[in-house]
Amino acid sequence: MEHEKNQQLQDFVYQGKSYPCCTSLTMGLIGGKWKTVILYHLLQGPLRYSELRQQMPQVTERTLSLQLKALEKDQLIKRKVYHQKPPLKVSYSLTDLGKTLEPLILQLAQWGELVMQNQISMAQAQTEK
Amino acid sequence: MEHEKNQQLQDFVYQGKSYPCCTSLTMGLIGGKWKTVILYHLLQGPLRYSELRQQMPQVTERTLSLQLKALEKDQLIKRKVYHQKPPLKVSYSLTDLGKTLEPLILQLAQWGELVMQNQISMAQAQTEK
DNA sequence: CAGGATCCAGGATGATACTG
DNA sequence: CAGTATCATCCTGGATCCTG
Repeated sequence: MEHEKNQQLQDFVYQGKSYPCCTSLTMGLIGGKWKTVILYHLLQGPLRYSELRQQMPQVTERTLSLQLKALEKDQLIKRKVYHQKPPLKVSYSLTDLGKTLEPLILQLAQWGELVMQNQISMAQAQTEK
Repeated sequence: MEHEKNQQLQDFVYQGKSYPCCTSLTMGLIGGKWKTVILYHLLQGPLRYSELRQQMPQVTERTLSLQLKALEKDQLIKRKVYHQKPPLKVSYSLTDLGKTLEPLILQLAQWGELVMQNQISMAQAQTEK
């Protein structure tokens, strides 16, 4: 007799979390409402906290802060503090691992644009099988 | 070719929802814990409700049902009912739009596998600046 | 077989005020 | 400037039972 029947499937584990599928693992790291947006902006290069806020005015300070910490913990971005006299300066940039996400992020962006462009024409061309 | 630094805070709207970035739009459609897993399995071909459950034993009936409806509403999958005498048969498959997600889903899967493979070697090679 | 109906816990996100 | 602390809310997803 086996004890637990639900955990015997192949789980993908990373950073202490387990995922039911390799796509879930990826989504666990870049999923959520803001992470891909942050990564998308960081593709251009390092940005400061305030610069990120300017580019994403809808996000709150708290949420941005939390998402940045999560991304940093997962080693997708790195946080650099410039120890000059105040005002404080902190910049965020992609890690090497984070840079490997570039094609993925770009494809996410492209697909979003594709859907935007096609949603009207698709309504007309509506092919049903 | 330079693009505007001052990107307007234009929202991306699809299916009545608005997103702050084109990547958000994509994530809004395939984000969450289960949608990419469902799509990943449907890449092989149509599957019945019970077959999906077998391939994703960790998901509950309710959640699978909700996610399938969301994907259907966003026109990424289609639901086909076979009107035979009971037992009822329903199959889910990708729409044409859903099929355009194939490269993206595969890339999500590949990146997840990459991270799994590299997480040990990265712990050693840990380059810090 | 393929879900719908409920109830519910926890996480994700937001608003606002405050700090080193 | 770059966050934290606190409180409130919303939403996702889980457990369980029920039905056409």
